Amino acid sequence: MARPREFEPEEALQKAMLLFWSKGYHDTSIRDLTARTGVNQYGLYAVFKNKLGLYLAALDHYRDGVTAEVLAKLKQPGQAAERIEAAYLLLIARMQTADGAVGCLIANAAVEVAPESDEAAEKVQAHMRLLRQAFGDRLERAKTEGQLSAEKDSESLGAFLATTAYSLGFLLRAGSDQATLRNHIRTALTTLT
Amino acid sequence: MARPREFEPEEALQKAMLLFWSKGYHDTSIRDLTARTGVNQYGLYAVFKNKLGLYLAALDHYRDGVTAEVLAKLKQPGQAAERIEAAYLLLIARMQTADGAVGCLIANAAVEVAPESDEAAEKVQAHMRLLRQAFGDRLERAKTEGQLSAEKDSESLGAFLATTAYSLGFLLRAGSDQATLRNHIRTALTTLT
DNA sequence: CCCATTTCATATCAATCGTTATGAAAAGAG
DNA sequence: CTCTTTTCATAACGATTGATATGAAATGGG
Repeated sequence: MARPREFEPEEALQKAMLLFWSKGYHDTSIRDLTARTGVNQYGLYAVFKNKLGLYLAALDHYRDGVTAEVLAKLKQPGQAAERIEAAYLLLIARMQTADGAVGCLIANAAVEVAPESDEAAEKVQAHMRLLRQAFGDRLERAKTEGQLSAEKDSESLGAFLATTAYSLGFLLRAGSDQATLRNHIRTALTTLT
Repeated sequence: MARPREFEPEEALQKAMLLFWSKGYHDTSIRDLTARTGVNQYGLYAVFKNKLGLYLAALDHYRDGVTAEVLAKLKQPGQAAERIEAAYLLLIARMQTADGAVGCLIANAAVEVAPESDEAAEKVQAHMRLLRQAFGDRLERAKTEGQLSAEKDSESLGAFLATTAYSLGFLLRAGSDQATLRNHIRTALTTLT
């Protein structure tokens, strides 16, 4: 009983996320977003309310896509250290898009947007909790499987490994080469032994 | 033989740096900068050429101030691990200004500005080299003083410790508490043993 | 087939952006 | 004192920003 929408919100969100991911929040304009998504301004505002709303939705979309995939890799069976390394390597692959070495969208948001938006800050905090929990759980499991010393504090080590994930995003966006990234992963993993 | 300047470029640069540090590059306008520095637009443009020029000068000023002080602390005599920790703690103190937990200006620049400015990217890279070298040198010295196993790769460990400094900046800007920062330092230092 | 409703494609809005131009003010040189 | 030069304090510039308004186009219900 009304004109149908000509775009898929999920597709538009994916494309918008890629643009925010690459250029950041402030340097991405609404017109940039309409050009990239192919969606007119009316459509974007109708679905996502405003620019910040679209950005916040992109943060959620990142968590549900990239982060979920990486954490799934983390949870696969096997040696904990190997799975953690595999998760890091997958993350590195995902942080290089068609737009270049864009890093971690959440880490970028923490630097650029969180200080001025409580909602963005909360999403960053939630993402950090998610990663801390996931790495911490993985280490707890490693303990029960006899892969990690019972004397290790899996919570604090989990927090360290979570931060390491964001560090990889920073290194990548800062233009580091693969050898530097590999070295950082290797060194970080020595904290488990 | 002409009207004298009514402001001190160094003072203005310091104030401008603090504002860029807190709000980032894009969200800081020329008018914000004139208000904060007390310098009229003509003066800023005359000395720093344009907004990007002022920002790049702020990056240098950060290196010559904050970074130099932290690396001086790193080079003080004593146990390497203790000096590194002291340097990290000093860095954390410096990354909390009157404007809040602003993190590391260079890390912020890497995320927000480096992808769109070759000059900013080069300054970020140079800063990363500076930190890598400083930590690497400190570890080499620790080896000669018998504080670090000769089997350790001080270059790769130095790179890791340098990245850890930027990680602290990220954690701080992302709103982490002091306990999280201390934990990250403590865990990172276990890579030396 | 027509009407109510929603989206589409633009046009437009005031505000702000980085940058530059303008004229008064302030200094030393002659 | 006058002239030249540079800075100061603003005004102004065109461009772009996020957001909204406008009318045509497209659907399903009656």
